[in-house]
Amino acid sequence: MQNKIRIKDIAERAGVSTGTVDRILHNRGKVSKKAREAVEKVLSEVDYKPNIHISGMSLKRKYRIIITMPHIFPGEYWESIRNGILRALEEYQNIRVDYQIITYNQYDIFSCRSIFDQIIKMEADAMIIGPTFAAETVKLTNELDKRSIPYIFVDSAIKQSFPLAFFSSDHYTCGYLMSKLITSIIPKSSDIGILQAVRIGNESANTTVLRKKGFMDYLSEKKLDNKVLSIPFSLLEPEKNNFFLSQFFKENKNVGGIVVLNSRGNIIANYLHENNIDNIKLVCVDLTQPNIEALKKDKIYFLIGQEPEQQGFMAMKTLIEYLVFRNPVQVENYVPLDILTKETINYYREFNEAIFG
Amino acid sequence: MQNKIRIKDIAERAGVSTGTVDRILHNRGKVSKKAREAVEKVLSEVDYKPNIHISGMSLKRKYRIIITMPHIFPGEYWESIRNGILRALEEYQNIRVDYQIITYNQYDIFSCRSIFDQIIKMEADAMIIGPTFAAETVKLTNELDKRSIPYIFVDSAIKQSFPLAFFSSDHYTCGYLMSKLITSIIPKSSDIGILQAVRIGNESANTTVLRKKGFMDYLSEKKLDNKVLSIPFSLLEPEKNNFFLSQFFKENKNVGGIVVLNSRGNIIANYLHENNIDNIKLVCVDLTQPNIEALKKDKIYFLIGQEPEQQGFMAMKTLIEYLVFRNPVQVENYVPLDILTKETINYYREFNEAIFG
DNA sequence: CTGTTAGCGCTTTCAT
DNA sequence: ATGAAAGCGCTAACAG
Repeated sequence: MQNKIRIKDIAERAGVSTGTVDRILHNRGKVSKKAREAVEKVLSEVDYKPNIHISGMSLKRKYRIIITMPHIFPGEYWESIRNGILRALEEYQNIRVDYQIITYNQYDIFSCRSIFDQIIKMEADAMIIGPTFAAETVKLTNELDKRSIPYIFVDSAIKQSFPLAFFSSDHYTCGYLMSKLITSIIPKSSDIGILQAVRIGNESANTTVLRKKGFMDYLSEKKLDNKVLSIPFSLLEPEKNNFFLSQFFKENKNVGGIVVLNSRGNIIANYLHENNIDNIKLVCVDLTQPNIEALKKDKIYFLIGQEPEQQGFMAMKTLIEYLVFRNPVQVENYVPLDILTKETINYYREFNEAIFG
Repeated sequence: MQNKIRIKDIAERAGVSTGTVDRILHNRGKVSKKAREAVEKVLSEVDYKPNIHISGMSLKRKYRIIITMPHIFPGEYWESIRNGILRALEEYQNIRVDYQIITYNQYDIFSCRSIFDQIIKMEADAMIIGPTFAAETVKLTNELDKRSIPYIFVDSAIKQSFPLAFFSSDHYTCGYLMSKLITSIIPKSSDIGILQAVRIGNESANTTVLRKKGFMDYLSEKKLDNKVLSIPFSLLEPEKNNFFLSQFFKENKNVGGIVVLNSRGNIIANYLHENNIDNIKLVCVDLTQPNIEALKKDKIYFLIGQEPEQQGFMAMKTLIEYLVFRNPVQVENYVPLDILTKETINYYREFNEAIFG
């Protein structure tokens, strides 16, 4: 409980004025070698922690931050990310930031391309990017690199980019975990169905590819010989899915569990429910409203969450602190993988935002 | 992105000075009915949110907060609670609070009694209490109630007290969940061992009693007829446990899983490991260092966390905001029940404190 | 290059 | 009872 050390204290000990200390702390303006050395000596002796809220209050400068991510739908994944971003903005209300959220169609590579082309032309001090398509994203970030505009990824990182940081879950481990969970709760000899979506432009999302690899690796590492069956499924023509599914279940009678590697687990859950199939366990990902409903009604057994709210919050918080203080930033940041069940979902943080926000 | 509304704005619109607005907002000092009505009218029209960091900066008053909880050991549950409390203090560094942490022996009712007797005599503006024994706690809180000193519980709430708020997990649901998990991963016909500690003064901890009830209720609700076997176990004479356990396993050959309702799961985990028993699955609670080690080494299958860090953080944060603003406070606050496995433990928030703190 | 000063939004003191 | 003004720690603008 020692006394907080202030800029004024440092100035006194170094025999300079507070203005000079501020200049040195933030590398702004000219300072004599002598003054710099005196202040740096003091700084090395004391543990000075600037108070960002007070800084913000007097900070005149405005930061322009552009945020781009897939279209936001109520109760879905990207809405949580956005909420987290907004919460950080709220918490750092003293810092003046102008932000703009620009979204694209994550199932349509052409939409992404055209939006990113627009963004490239805009002025910004920093960006937050929720990427989907690797090549389009790299094209954007190359330009940002050239212009020295820092950017942070949420949801997943793109390999060939050089972000200031990323906040995402470990998608490979997510798939690996789902494999462990499903095999823990179904009979040893059951088949497992898996489902993966296809996108316009014929490129799979980064994330589901990684999850699938994790899923398969677990099975082979544990020498489990459950048959894995791909379930035909279309996001673009959802009216066909009922037919696909009934076909699938007619042909495969030994399915004990299904793993859905994208966020649309509720579709399978509802199909099973409507057709009174209750001997198939479901492990799904993402706490979307429909998935949560399905979990509560016991149609999904385990639901994996990847803390999108936290991802958004941390991305914006990190960006603000970086912009204001230029502090070094940790690049790789994995959020927890949450395992939810019917019993625990009601206590989950997202519902307690009023409190835990 | 409308402009933030400040006290000065309210003052102008109500035709009074900022001082008067402040007096009304915080019920300090005398204000004429006329001024009060004018200001309250404006307040009802605008959404004014005071900035606690700026308030804190100018706030002269000091708050004395006393924190009492069981003794703190490195890597264990109560250390996390303390860390959360300290993190809140850090985040609200602008608010001047003098705090004192006073701990007792949670396995010894007499220790608790004597510490609480001391605390009763002390001056404080508020308290945070980590309770263990109901009667001793009620005696303390009765006195606090009499003196109008607000207090917040962490870890669990005591029924006959009237706290400002409590932050705990739902221990009943925790037991219920553990029951679901263990029965999901062991053969249908297996027996289940459970373990519960005894304390000096012959009173069980509130928490384990609730967990046990949840555990048993799940079995009967689901009409599961696994035999449940109590495992003899002593926290006071740990040297006897090896003998107790070997005796137990000699007599019970059909045990498929064990549930440990207190935080000492690692003891069973290590026993099983050392004796090369690998056909018994373990579900335990609390992310203590030893439990985490056991989880990582696959000796524990599911480990339940009750976010002690978050409990401590929220307790202190809530208390500070209440003391400064007298805002209404939500009394019942349940933290999430986290389900951790070997795969997810490395991404758990507690290890990322540098980032997620 | 550097010290001084005004001002951010809020609370508190001091006159009135 | 109330307005004016000082001051919290920090940054920015202004003299010199």
